[in-house]
Amino acid sequence: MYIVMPRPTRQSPERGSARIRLLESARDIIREKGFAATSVDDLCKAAEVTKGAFFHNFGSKDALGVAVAEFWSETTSAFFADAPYHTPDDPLARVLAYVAFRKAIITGELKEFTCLAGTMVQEVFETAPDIRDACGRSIFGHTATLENDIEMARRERGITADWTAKSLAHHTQAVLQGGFVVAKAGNDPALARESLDHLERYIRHLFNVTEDDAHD
Amino acid sequence: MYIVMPRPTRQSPERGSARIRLLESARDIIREKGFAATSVDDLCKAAEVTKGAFFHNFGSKDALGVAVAEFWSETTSAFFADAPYHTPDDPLARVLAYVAFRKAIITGELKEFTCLAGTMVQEVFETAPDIRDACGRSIFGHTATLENDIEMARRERGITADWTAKSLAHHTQAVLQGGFVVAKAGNDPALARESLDHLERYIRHLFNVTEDDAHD
DNA sequence: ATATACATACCATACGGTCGGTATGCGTCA
DNA sequence: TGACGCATACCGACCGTATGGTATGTATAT
Repeated sequence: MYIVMPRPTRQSPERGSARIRLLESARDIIREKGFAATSVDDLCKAAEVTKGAFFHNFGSKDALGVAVAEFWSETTSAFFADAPYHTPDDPLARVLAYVAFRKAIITGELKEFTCLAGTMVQEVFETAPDIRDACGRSIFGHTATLENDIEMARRERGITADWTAKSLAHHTQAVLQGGFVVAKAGNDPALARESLDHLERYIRHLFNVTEDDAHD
Repeated sequence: MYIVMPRPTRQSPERGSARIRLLESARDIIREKGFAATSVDDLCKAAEVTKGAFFHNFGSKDALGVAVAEFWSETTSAFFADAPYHTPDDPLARVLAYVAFRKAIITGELKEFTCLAGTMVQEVFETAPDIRDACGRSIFGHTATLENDIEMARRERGITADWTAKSLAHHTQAVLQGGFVVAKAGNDPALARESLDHLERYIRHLFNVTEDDAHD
């Protein structure tokens, strides 16, 4: 006697419910405990599936690591694409709105707002190149979207200083990731927000904006 | 037939060679593979001691985690205390020299220059509060030394902006930690140095220093 | 003599992974 | 239209090994 889960259609073979439940569980548990400390049994229990389902959907634990990094990349891409910070016509205003938005979504517990890719890559960068690269694609795919706005702002405002849009986008990501690490060390989310205030001040300086004149 | 290792004297019971060898091995291996993925056997093998020595010196794997964070704190404290960036009389010059020094020591492989405390706290912040707090003490103990120079520079230069020396010291640490994460994700140490260039530019701005006039 | 600093054998459990089996979706062809 | 067959999706028992940890024995320093 089997309890039957909703099945995917042949048209969307990736949409098996077990697969998605496992990815969602992995996203949450790995952010909480890290990748190595998360066992396959942990994931199966949380997703309410069996090991058979796990190894049917993912060939190995490492393969799940890659898949969950890609899952993270896709879901966060959609989340940021839908976010309200894109509305200003002024590209610099969009950049500053991005920073404000990142600050605004730092709420609740650490495990709820920290970055899966940053957490995973920290432990596996040397031992699991596939996972490392998947985390890299997630992180740098995201910075690339910000880089566009930075570059537009740079041109529009005629900034000719010795920094590139790419390096500032990377720096923004570094401040975010570092803010998470420091917040974890101090067990205080406010530490992450604090660094974003410094980042905002820095960006305003780079574009010679003193007050709120970047608003649309 | 026992192969006898050099023994500690009763006057310095902490100086057992097995203990230090284990701490040094732990420092290196955990930075490479993370805490959870590092087994007690791994450490014993690398330190060339037996499990008996391990559990004699440390009551548990978690206790080693705390001890190695404290070991890290002590050794890095001594390293930075001896570093050449303290020589300028001008406190701001010392702050900028600190950033330059941190950039200069980012050489070789990632596992050689990244931060043990940051790596560990990222995975254990939720599951091992003792280790988390030990990592926090290491990180914030270090930022406190920088905070002194920042505060002196602030007063000496009459800066009255709406940021504190403590928050800037925390931000500096966040940029470092985040630079490490981004460098791991991109598998490229240059990414960490890149963020320190932005940090240097930011600090110069905060103190209204345009060129090299912070030199002593 | 006693405490320290190990060495070694051992243990219960947890781990990632395998394997044979079963239920369901779906194209095919009579 | 419906019986058939195959692919997909999943179940759950099992396996070999690795894991953190323990118990006991022994050499050395004081």
